Amino acid sequence: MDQASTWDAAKSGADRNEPQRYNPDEIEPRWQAQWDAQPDLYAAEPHTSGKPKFYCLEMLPYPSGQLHMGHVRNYAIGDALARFMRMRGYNVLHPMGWDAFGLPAENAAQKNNTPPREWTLKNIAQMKAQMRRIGFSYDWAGIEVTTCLPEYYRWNQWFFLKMVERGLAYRKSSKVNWCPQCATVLANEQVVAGCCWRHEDQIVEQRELEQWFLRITRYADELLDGLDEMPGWPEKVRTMQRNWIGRSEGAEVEFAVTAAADGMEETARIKVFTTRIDTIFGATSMQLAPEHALVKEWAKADAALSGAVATMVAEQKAARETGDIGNIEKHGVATGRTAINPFTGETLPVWVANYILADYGTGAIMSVPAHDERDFEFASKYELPVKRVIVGAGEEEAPLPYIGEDAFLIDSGAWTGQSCAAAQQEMARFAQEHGFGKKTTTYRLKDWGVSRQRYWGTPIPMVYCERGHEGLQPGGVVPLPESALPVLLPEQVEITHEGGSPLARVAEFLHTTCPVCGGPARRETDTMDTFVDSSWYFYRYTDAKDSLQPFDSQTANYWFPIDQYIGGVEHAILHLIYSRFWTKVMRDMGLIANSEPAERLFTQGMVIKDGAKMSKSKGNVVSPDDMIARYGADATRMYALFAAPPDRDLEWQEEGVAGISRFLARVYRLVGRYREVVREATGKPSAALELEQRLLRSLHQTIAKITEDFQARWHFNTCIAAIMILVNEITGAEAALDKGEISSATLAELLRSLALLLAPFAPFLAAELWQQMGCPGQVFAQSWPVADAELARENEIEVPVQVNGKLANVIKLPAQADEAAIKAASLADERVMARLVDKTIVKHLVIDKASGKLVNLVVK
RNA sequence: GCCCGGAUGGUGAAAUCGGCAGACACAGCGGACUUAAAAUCCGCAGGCCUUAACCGGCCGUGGGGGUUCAAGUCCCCCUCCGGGCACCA
Repeated sequence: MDQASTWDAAKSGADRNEPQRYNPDEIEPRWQAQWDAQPDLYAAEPHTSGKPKFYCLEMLPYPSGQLHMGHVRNYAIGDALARFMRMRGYNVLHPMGWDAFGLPAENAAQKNNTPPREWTLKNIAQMKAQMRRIGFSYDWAGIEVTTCLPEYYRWNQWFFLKMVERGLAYRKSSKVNWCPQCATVLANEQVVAGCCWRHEDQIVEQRELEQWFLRITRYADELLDGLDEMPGWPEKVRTMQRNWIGRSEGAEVEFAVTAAADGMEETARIKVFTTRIDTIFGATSMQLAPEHALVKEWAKADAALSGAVATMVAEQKAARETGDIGNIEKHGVATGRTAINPFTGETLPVWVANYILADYGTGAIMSVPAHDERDFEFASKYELPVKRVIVGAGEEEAPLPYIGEDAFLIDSGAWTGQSCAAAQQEMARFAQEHGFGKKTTTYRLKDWGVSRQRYWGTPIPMVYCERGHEGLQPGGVVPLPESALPVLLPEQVEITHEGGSPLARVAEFLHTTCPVCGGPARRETDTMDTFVDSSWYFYRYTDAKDSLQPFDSQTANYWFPIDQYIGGVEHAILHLIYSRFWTKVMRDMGLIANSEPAERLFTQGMVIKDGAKMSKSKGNVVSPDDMIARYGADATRMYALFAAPPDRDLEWQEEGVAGISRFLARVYRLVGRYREVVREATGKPSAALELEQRLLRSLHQTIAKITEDFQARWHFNTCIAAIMILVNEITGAEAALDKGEISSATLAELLRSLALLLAPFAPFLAAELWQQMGCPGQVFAQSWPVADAELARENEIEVPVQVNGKLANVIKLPAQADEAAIKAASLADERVMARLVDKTIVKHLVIDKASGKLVNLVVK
């Protein structure tokens, strides 16, 4: 018998004997129906409300049609927070939307002959139903964003035109990453270890194509420097972005190339990029990338060179594809040319080397083997000279290569004796004054290529004027006026994977007129990268129905920055760097006041099953639908919060969900037994009786603990454990409770508070209990309970007594006991005394901290 | 190679500022209820030694060293696991 049917049998069996049985299958859909009927249930209040605002955002999903456990965890965290903050009196914006453009819709269209739009909207409906079933508190009616609808993507087009105006969008021919399976280009960020991020076994090819780019590099410095002032973002994410931007400060220096070793006639110049211009007197050769323009030229007339270069190019390509560039053995070939070091006048042999990359810096370096490990390795192999020009203080004999920078120059002409740092500045200035170099900065970050040869994306609002007109060559590119927006995606499109843009085959779309001269024109048939959609969607949430502008600035300025953004760390560079870029552009356009989109970012851990990330290929996927069907939505989402703190990976164990479900059932029965008492209770809770005092103390300690863990630590697992402890205490006292050792008002206080404390984690059950107890209003609209320090205070404390750091006994004392009393009591304890026999007390420490008191007797 | 995380019972974990290690659960074991089972309730539960049993003792947070009256927590060294970056000049 499988587990599901065991469970079902159990339920039906229990139904007959136990009418009070917890039945999430009945409770949850009933409340869901009621909540669905109130479209503005979770609507934020206008910015004129006097409440402090709280923008709680979870990353929007791609509408695959199936919610997975990763989503459930992500959204359970966000929902608990949103519900908590509402109860704490904040005006909470908690939206959800759909990252609805993208390739899967086209693949599905091809496979099932369903139009992408239809397929996508059907998936959205399915996932939305799942989300409602779980009870996430999103404002669906007010602000849902669906990126594949023209009401949204027209603003992508609008932003694109604004970027064209500002010189931030431009077209250029370049080598691009091409995935044959996607039949489209990929941004650098979408290439992982030389392979497509969507097809891990597909090696990415390089193709030369005309592409649209967004000039993210203009913001490279700001994107990098801003990271230092983002304490609310995980250090890990900031580090990843720093690495990705890869700013490297150094200098460019030009070396004149001469035809032969002793010839002085300049035939070309080689520009190198170096971060260590201070080592230039130690340069003993030059190394060019095999794909360097000069090398290509020289190879034309040199069969031997040409052959060697071809080998190196192939080698680099292969290494790049397997991801272990960096491990290939260094080798090179001399070109027979020499270059002149502009600082020394020395001639240096020019080589081509396989460890030089064409697309970083200038694709050429000066080789300083004495002060660079790679150059040293290369020089050793080919017995090139090694010339020391840097020494650390007191390290004249330090082995080469010496790469320290806290050091001084030797044998470096006028710069001898200077520190590396000073020489770096002064030598760059010298080069600039003499016209053969300058200080410069390079970045690993490249401009963002946004063209995709796909159908299911935002059309790029540009046309090519066929005849040309004044100031424009035939075939030149013309931006459409804003009045022409939106450029609608045509509905009837044949989707194939034969390469090229599907839109190019739609005649009605392709052919148009030039907005300037009225002559015939062709539309741009590429569509935008879907990361454009997700770069600004969270602004649209603040004003999702606006048909005149992407959003209202005043409203956006009220809500932004996002107070808490929650999502997976897999978006640490892609989405999160593009959205930071977009925010800065919008700020410069005057649309918003903030420079960063989110004050705080939280990246939750993965959901793991049997030690591996859940995936179809591993066959270890647990479906949220199954969990909800067996244990209910409350148990499923609460388990996702209970099983581990949110930043850690979470191992999904179905027994754990069953455990939470049993706990909720226990709560349900507990409240069920006393709900009539609660309904009829009047007056204020009292702490007159000993049991009342004890239970109220537990309650207020629990409230304090949960409030603290929720706000300061985000340890939902310990919040839930605290609720369990409280419930255990109340049920443990039931015998006394039934004897009337507690007033009905106090019992009511306990059980009502319990429902409130459960509300962020198990909203269905909390709502049900609240109603059963006859409390007015919706449970999630109540104020979060406030801990009363007076009631929470213990009147008796337990003090551990250690002898030489080892626990001897725990003694009970009145809370007011002073140090002298504690000392006396600790010495009077029998177990302690037993350990003091024949010993001398050296120290008698009484530790008194907020967390508790402790005694340590140091004896000899 | 470099940079971040992490390692605590059979399992997930807790210990928040250096102060009782293992809260809360899961799985397990014992008991109550039941013709029986399920469900539910009560209890036990880090390891080792000692004991008929209690009582008691010792060890214990990946390994080794250190600081301290006191270390899972701080410092130094090392191992393993996860992630990111990587001939980036």
